Amino acid sequence: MKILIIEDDISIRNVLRLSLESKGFVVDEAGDGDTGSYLARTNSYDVILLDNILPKKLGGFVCKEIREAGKNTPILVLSSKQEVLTKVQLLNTGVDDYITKPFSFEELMARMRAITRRPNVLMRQIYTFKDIEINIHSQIVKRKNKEIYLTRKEFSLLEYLIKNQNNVVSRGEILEHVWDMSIDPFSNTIETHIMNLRKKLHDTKRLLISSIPGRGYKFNFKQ
Amino acid sequence: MKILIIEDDISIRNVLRLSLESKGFVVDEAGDGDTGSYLARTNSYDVILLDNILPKKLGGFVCKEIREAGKNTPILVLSSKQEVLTKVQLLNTGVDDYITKPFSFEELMARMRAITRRPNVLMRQIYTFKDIEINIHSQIVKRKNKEIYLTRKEFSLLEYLIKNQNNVVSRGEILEHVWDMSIDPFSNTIETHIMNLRKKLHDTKRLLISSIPGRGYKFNFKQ
DNA sequence: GGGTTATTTAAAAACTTTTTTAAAAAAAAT
DNA sequence: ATTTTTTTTAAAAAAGTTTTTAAATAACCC
Repeated sequence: MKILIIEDDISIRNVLRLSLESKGFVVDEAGDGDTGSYLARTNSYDVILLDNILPKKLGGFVCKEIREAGKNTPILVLSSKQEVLTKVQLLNTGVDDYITKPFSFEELMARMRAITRRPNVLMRQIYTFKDIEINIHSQIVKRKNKEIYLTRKEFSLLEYLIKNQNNVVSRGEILEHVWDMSIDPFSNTIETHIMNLRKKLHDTKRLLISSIPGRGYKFNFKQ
Repeated sequence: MKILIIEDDISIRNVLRLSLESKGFVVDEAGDGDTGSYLARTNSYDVILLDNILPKKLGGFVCKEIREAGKNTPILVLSSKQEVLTKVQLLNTGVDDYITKPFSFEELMARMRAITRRPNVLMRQIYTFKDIEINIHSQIVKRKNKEIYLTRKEFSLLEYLIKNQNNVVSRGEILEHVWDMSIDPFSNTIETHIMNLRKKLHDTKRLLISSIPGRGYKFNFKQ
């Protein structure tokens, strides 16, 4: 899951990034409305956290631009207490929900969970394949009921593969969703992580993660 | 499906080629407007991706040349943020759509899908012939409901034959559509691939792919 | 903050699969 | 019957993937 934070206060941004990354999210940041709007329109995020008072462009306007570009990424507005935002105003700009600052991290997670829980998306939280169990929410992977420790990148990668189960995902798509924008597109870090994942999941025969030469990788999930 | 990329930045070209090829496209490249215009006028592409700021010839002019040569290949312009391109300006040069750099691969694919989705072209995505099922989009071929693995070249070749079903396609036409411009025109690689395809599809009697001596091959699709 | 440990990325070598080439055998055309 | 074209097989070359190792970066702990 990849999040974009559009927020001018660097310390809020840092706190958010830290907390979100510890929950296994991949985070991109923008310090002003222009950059934020631009990143939102040119990347695929799962959620956008949008401060309402921003330099260069106001949150409401950023939101409008994103929607006009045809992106329907869920947007959660972070508004300060003083601003009186009516639900009507919000709905008009295409925002999905808002949360008043200051808020607890648990509160934020709950709101994020709520706006990403859409009927069309398969949001299963626990997958079992043979003796392997993967819990997306708690980020715990078990094999023969024994916990397997995965690093953040390993988990993000596995999560992305699972969300596209039985479909081939190309290296480009993986990079766009699991890595942030600073990654070199010709790096072989994906391969290294795939290999570590297969090792940790004891997937020597590639039954779980198979390579499709020239196309990418595929997570095989049957029942 | 064959794509021409006209773009001077070699790293953008490389990234695009990589991503497109992993989705089963055949890619030709040009680093300047002159070469690009020439290739576009002398070959058959399904889509042309055209950078607007180019050495030797500007994108708009390249586009005009292609249209004047009688080619109506869909053209998607890759423009940078700074350039203020009005839709009117674009329409006047014969461009089909434009996308602002940088863009996500999903975005590009969506635009490409949009401009190639023309009513006259039979754009069926799933074909079934007896016990064989071919899904163009997911690039999966099944026989008796069991997946048959085809390599990229095998799939491209099959796709081209299917798109010209019940018509004879010559070796030259196949080379032009399924191979990129670096292929040796006297190579017999087509024959090898046809043979591998027939083997994988269990087409021993050539009911599916028949040879028309002196003319080429024909994919027989009834019902 | 500095040192330690863990994670991620990069580079290169080993290995696998795909694609192309070449050449002989079989089939079709003149 | 001979020439041309197509099919088949095998092997070389190219492309792509895996694995190992090392370096860089980030996270952790005192």
